[in-house]
Amino acid sequence: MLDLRVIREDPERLRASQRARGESEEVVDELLAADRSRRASLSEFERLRAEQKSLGKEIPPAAGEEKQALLARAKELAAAVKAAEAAADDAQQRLDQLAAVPSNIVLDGVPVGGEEDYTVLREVGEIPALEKVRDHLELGEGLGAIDTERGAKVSGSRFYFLTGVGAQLELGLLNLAMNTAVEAGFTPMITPTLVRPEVMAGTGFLGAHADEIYRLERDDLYLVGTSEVPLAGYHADEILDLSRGPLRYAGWSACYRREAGSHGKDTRGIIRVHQFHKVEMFSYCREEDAADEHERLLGWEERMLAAVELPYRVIDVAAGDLGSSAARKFDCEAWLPSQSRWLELTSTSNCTTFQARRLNVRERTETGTRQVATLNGTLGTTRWLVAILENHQRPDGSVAVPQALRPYVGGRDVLEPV
RNA sequence: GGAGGCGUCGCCUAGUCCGGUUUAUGGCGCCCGCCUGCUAAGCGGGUUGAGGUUCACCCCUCUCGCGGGUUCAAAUCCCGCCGCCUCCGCCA
Repeated sequence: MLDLRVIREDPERLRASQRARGESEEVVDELLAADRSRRASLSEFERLRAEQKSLGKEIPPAAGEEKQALLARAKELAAAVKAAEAAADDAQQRLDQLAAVPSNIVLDGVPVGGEEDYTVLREVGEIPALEKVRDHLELGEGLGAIDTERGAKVSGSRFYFLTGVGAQLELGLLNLAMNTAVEAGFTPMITPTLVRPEVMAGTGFLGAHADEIYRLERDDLYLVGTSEVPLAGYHADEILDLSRGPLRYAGWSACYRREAGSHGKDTRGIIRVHQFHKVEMFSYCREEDAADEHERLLGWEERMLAAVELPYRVIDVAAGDLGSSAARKFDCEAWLPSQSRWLELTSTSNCTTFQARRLNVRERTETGTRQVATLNGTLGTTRWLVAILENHQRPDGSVAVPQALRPYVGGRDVLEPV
């Protein structure tokens, strides 16, 4: 949701943003009209209501015919107030519906265009020179680390078991991510993975990407695709104290995605799956600090990528490829040797005040309260195992273990096929 | 799942039976000022949030867990829901 006052004062900003994303500009004028109509009907209701209240005060002391006359007038007025209130509620509701339509206003500097129009900010690390490349599934099966056949038997396609060193590697990676976050001052959190509709809607995931989300109809709950969702809801309807800096949380959770519309894409292995684990950074900060905080989140992501010794690049995602909540997004993509392409491992979004406005998360300032900014970023996921296995593979099908992960696999520096 | 209790402006709390001088009481905390060698105490004032209107001040409306209803009028009466607590039952 956007700040109507900003739109009222500077509608061109939203128009420009909608153009950059390739979305509708008409909604801006519709919004302005709905806002005007809401304010008009609200004023009318308030005027009548004030009259009703002052008339109501004259009734108790009155008596006889005078009282009867007052009561008759009050009764008429009550009907008018009721009608005016209904009209004002309708106008408010129309405005709320419209206000939920536009995506967040993109920040200056975000590349214009669609999925292919990203800007590469930098490439870090050496792409390994491999003679014979095995993909992560072949390597994982060799090590006794990944079992997708039995995953499919038990739960269907895009499910898997992590077994033996595979399970250890995942736990190790996520622990390393958690430890990295805690050292950086984040509060570690283990979150609910089922959330109420308001929270899911508040994070902006029920718009264009609603198909991606599992819903438990009997209980009216949604399975989260990331702990960003419960962490954004954590402070809903609260007024925060950000005077001592951002509130930073590191969420550990299972994540569920339907992967609707990705049939036939990344069907092999565990690149694109219905369920995985993730450690997610989430930050509540002042709006003016959000851009700097975004850089910091990116910095911690890159620290993790360096710790597991992966070659990667950082891209500034184009406006048309941003989620509805994001005003800017940086992805880190690791090299995927088996496909000679880049694979997204992290994604950090600056949602400015968009989510906070929907979820009603504010901070206290000298003059009152205002919406905070929220940001999120990935510190580790199951998918990272794909890049780790492939980039650290050796000709015999064994896999070297990055130093930072060795404590989690019994101190071994190499995982051998079983 | 069953029974009972509770939900008031940061925290505690009065008001709810019996609707209207309630602009929701008082205390704690916090903020401003006065007083004072300093601090504490004392004294005075302020202190929910949102919206409308306005250059601004003022003013107005909503807000007593949430949503309906009754009424000229609802914190107060009625209905539904949510949350918390206690007990019972069931179950990892």
